Amino acid sequence: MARKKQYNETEVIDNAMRLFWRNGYESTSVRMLEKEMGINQFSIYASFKNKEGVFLESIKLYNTQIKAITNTLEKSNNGVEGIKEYFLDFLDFSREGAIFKGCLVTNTVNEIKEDSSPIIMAALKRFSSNIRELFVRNLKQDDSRDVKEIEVQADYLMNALLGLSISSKVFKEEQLKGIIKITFLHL
Amino acid sequence: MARKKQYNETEVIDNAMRLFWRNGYESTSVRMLEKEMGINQFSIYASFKNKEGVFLESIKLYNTQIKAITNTLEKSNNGVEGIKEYFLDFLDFSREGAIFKGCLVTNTVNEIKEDSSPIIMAALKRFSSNIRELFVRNLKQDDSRDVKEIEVQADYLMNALLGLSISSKVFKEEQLKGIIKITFLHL
DNA sequence: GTTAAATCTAAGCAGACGCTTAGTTATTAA
DNA sequence: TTAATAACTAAGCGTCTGCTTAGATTTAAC
Repeated sequence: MARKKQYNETEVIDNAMRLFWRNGYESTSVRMLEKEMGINQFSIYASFKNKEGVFLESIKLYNTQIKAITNTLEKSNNGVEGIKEYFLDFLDFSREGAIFKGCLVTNTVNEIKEDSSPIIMAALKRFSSNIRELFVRNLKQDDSRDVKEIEVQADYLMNALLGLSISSKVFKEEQLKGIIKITFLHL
Repeated sequence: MARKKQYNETEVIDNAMRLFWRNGYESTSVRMLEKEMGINQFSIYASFKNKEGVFLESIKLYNTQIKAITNTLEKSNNGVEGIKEYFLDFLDFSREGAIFKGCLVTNTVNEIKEDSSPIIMAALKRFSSNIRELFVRNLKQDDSRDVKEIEVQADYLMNALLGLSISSKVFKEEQLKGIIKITFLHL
C-alpha cells in the first residue's frame, strides 16, 4: 500500500482561507497558496482539483467557523437584540488585531463575475441567504412585529451587514459601533 | 510639426471607465482596454502613462458624471429628504438596463489592496469622504438635529450607501426600494 | 517640397498565471 | 523483503499579464 498524506487537509485549508480572506480570490496565486498552505502545487491539485476547489473548501471552513456565532443567534430567543449581538460578534470575527478584513463571502461576491465563476457565486449566494433566514427567524420572535414588514427588515439588516463589511475597512472602530447603534435604533 | 491625436481623450476614457465599472480593476487587462477604448496600446501608454493612469482618469470622469447627482444634493435645502433622493438617484446612475453595477469607487475599494496601489486608494478615499461631507451638510440643515449625533448619522448613511452598492447586485429592485425606505424611517 | 516631430501599427519583452508531467521517495500490506 | 501504490519534488507547458521598442505614416511649419 501507499503512504499517507503528510499534511492535514483542514489545517492547510485554514491557511488557504486566511490568505483568500486577506488577499481576495483573483489576486491570490497558486504559488502564494503553495507557500501559505505549506504544501506543493501537485499536492494542492491532487487534494482539491484546482484553485476553485481550494476556494470552495475555504468557504466551507469559513462557514464552519462562523457557525460559532450563528449558533448563538440560532439558539437565542432575543429577537432583534440577538441580531445586534451577531453584528458585534461578526466584527470581532472578521478582525485580525487592528485590521478588519471584512466578510470573506461579501468580499468575494463583490470581486467575482457571475459568468466567470458560477459555482463559486452559487456557494456565496447560498451562504448569505442562510444568514438572511436567521434574521427573519429572529425578527419573528417579536410578536409586536408586522409580518409583512419582516422580509423588508431582513433585507435592511442584510444591507447594513454588507455595508459593515466594507465600512470596517475604512472607518474607525468607534464609528462602526455608532453605525450599529443607529441601525437598530428603530427596530 | 507633428500630427494631432486621432482620438478624443475624454471619449476613450469614458469607454475605459465603463469597462472598469463592469469588470473591476484587476481583471481588466490592457488588451481589453485596447479594444474597448478603440486605440492601440502604444497610444494608451502615450496618453495615460500606464494602466493605473487610465484608471485614475476614469475615476475623475466618474466623479464628473456623478456630479450631476451630487449637485442637486449640494444645492438642495431638503435635509434628510435630499439625501434620500440621492440614494435613489445613485441607484439609477449605477444601473445599465436591468443590471446594477454598484458604485465604481466602492467596487474598487473592496478589490484593491492599499499597499499595492496606494495612489488609487487615496483617490478613492477622497471621493467617498466628499460624499460623507455632503451628508453632514444636509443633516445640519435640520435644526432639530443633535449636533453630536450628526457625524454618527453620516457614518450610518455611508454604511447604508456602501451596502446598497453590493445589495443592488444581489437583491431585486423592489427589495432595494424597501431597504432605502427603512433606512430613512427614523432619521 | 522638405524636414521635423508626434502619431500610428505591430511585434515582442520578461515575468506571472493556472495547471501538468516525469521521475523520485516513502509507506504499507502481503 | 518485496512489490505495489500513492505522495512527494521540481521542472516545464502554453497563455496571459503590463509594458516597450522598431519602424512606418501622417501632419504642419518653413
